[in-house]
Amino acid sequence: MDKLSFYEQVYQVVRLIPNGRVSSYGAIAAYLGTRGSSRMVGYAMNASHTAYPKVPAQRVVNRNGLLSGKFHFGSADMMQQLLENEGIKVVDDKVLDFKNIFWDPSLEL
DNA sequence: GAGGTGACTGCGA
DNA sequence: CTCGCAGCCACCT
Repeated sequence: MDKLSFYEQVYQVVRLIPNGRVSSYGAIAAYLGTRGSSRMVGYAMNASHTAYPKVPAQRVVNRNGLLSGKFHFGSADMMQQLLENEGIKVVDDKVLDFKNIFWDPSLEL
């Protein structure tokens, strides 16, 4: 915890997301205790490309289920393709049945 | 050491 | 229903 940087904490939680499920920045932020700082989670994801093993950031979307960070995957369609590959239906950059496949760390963990 | 940035969220009009 | 504003905290330069 203290030894691990905030980024690493986020990475670990994101990597714990089950296949076919998605989570939100606010949920992860709340789990880490920084509920009011959901931005930090998104910021951590921004640096996720520097983390290894690579983090399934595609499973992390905003509270609306919108692929807010799709543009950071290199290609705007990359994130959607990855999600569909996991069995998640994505339309108009939004996750279908988002609340149904939503995975809350503070709830599941 | 200080300042700026950002893959968000919630509330108000 | 849709649009806009302010708060938040760790990392980078």
